[in-house]
Amino acid sequence: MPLPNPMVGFNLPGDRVKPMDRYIRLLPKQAIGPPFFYYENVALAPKGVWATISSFLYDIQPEFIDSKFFCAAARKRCYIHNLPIDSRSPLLPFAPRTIHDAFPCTKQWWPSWDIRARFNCIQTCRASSALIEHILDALANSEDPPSATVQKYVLGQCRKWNLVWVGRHRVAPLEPDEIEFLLGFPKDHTRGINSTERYRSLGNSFQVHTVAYHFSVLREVFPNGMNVLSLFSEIGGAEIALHKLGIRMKTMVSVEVSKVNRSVLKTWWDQTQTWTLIDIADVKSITSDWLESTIKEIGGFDLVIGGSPCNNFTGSNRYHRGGLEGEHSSLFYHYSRILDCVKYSSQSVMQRV
DNA sequence: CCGAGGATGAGCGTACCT
DNA sequence: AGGTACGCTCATCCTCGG
Repeated sequence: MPLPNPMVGFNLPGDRVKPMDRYIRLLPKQAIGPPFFYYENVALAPKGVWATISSFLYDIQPEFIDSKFFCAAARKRCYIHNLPIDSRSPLLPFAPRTIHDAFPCTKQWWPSWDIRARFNCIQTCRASSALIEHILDALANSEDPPSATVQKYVLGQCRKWNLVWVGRHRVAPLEPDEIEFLLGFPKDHTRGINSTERYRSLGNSFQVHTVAYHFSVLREVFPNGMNVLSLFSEIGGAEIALHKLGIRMKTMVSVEVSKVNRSVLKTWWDQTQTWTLIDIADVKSITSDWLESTIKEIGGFDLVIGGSPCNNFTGSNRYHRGGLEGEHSSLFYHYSRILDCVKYSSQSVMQRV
């Protein structure tokens, strides 16, 4: 499956298309909802992974898109979904698209030889203080501007760890609240959990503006709100995207293993939402019986969201890059199973009506 | 003081892209 | 040829209850 370059997805905000030329994609018949669904994972998975995932999701053409078109950090992801794509609208206001716009205070310290305009992908680990000190030493012991060798070393580390300039000859890792900002989360969304967990949860999450752009078409389909099944919810990137779009979530069933992440989502939910949040820990515990009875009770799910674990896909994993059969990434099959189940139940409900 | 359990930090290759 | 990647492991440090 070839990766598009540039990785712009089916379309971007501001693409000028004449109504006649609008890209109306043809979905395979069996892919058409209800329910709508939205699956996400890293774009640069091992070869063959996306072809397989697509084959489990009704052979829909995947949408590869880099969030650098929506914020100041790269985030190459692939989305397989059955949402309409011809009347998308971006979340406003736009997020800053360059480092300087996102963090203007760093401009005064930014050396001209650090040519980065955007951050690389936000990951789950942060640079250690020892590395920061080492960079500080390297800069302090060199001329101004530093030699080409020092520049290359420092710039390399800045790229690798997404460092910013916070003083004369001084770099620092992004703070958790700065990452929240880049990814489109409310300020202090993850506050209250320990720092390592904050970095991990944020590094694993959606970029809100990107997801919101895709979800924007749902606003007019469900003016009275929707019932959502959110698998692998993490800290609620998708939920926040829907909320920012002004889409009401009636029943939200959120499935997330991490207790810490569930608490973050619950806290946000209680502060912003009025309807029901049902939180469940394990996707494996979701049975077809439970789904059927829940669907009867609430009248069906309108949207099934899921970004299943990527850790056996990503190149950052030096130990267990086992692809779809990896211990965690194989949970994708539960997304597929649950989606099939929701789809089947929805259709049988419709037939009875 | 002592030990268990959580938090932190340093070091760790490769596949696949341009 | 160069650059990037929603990470993992293990040793060590820290914290807290007893």
